[in-house]
Amino acid sequence: MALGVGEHMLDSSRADILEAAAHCFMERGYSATSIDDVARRLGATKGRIYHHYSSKSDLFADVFRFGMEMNYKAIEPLRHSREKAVERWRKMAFVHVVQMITKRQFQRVVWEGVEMHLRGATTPEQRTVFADLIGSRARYSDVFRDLLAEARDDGDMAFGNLGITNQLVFITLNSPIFWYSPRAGETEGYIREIARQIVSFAMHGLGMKEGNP
Amino acid sequence: MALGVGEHMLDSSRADILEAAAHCFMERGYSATSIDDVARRLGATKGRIYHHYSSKSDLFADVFRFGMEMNYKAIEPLRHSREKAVERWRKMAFVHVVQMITKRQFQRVVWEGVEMHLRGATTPEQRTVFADLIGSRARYSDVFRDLLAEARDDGDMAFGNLGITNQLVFITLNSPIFWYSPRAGETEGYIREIARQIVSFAMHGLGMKEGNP
DNA sequence: TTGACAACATACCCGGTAGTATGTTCATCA
DNA sequence: TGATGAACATACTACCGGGTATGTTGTCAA
Repeated sequence: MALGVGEHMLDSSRADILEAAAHCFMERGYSATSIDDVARRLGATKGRIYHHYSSKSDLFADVFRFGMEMNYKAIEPLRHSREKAVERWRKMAFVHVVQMITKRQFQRVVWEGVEMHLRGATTPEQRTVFADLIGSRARYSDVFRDLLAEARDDGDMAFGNLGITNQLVFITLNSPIFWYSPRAGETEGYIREIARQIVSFAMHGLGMKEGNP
Repeated sequence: MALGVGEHMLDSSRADILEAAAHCFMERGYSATSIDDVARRLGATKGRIYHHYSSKSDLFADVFRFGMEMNYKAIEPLRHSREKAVERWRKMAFVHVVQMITKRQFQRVVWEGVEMHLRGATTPEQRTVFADLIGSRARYSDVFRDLLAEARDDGDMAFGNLGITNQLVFITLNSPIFWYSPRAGETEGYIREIARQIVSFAMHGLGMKEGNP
């Protein structure tokens, strides 16, 4: 009955709660979402949620954590490839965008979590819990940033300020969480085609030398 | 005592409320911001706000409207220039980005307003009020999109799907509302330099033929 | 078979917040 | 000058939503 996910176990009931919570948070945002909303979507009551989570922010944090776990897993096989930096970046960016589209609920929560932290809209207790998650997210971002730097050193990219550029690129890659709306009968190929266009836009913005094969 | 702004008059008391509301909404988001928060920032009480606005969503809508008014004013002088589309786009994009940085409070509200509409997180009454604003924002976006199409026809740009591309570009140009943080002693030149980098990134993403002079 | 505990549901409390109803003050104009 | 209304402040209500305290049911181990 227990499914291994990452380092901690995640029973199926918790997984259902996470999925429902992610959807609610995506549709209404953190503060506009009530615990009862999440419970209603589950066809359950508050009791179920508070049996697994001690607070609303705790639930939110776990959705955040789960979303980041997905991201790390998605890029992990590509991180230590022996290809050139520019090529590693391209492939990682691609799977990242696919993640943004296919796991939209969780990625929206990650986004809002970062926002909440930037705005300081967290209580002192929350900040310690959030610190780990924000750190995880920052390191994830750094993986991409470091590759950008390496690719520029290789002469495969040309851009101005590294920090600003990474922000621009990351927003571009993340943007589907805002404007993508799932079509009935969308194929995997359709999604990959959109991802390809996004990555292509980003790579041109990064001043790459070569087009898409 | 009345300052003409656009088509309707805006007395200074209302302007102060708008400014305070924009800051609060930027820092905490719509639903996490209480009317008392806005009043507190004004050094006043609810009474003052409810004297001018009939509801919280009404206040929010007016901040939205004011933000869009600023945007239209900023690009107006450039819209009907006789330059080529690519050049008009570049200049309009530049002033747009400067707006995003210098009027960050209001632009965040515009963003959240669009978000709320996309998520359908509005009551039926609100939707009619919002409809105008969303329409205004859509037409604003179309101004840029049409220029992209024209520039592509001119052979000055090269990109894939027009709709997706415009989304990517617009997110890129808007992105400072998320990551820009005002520095003590920031100069106008500093801001313009950042805007230049953003526009440069976007133009490369759009497959332009020529670099920045 | 029973008792102990996990996994919920039910019922309740209470603080915060949108909105309202009612003062209070000051300027303007007949 | 006094009456009227704009521009607020004060005081209050009603409700929603986070959190808790307690009840109920099924399961499993001894």
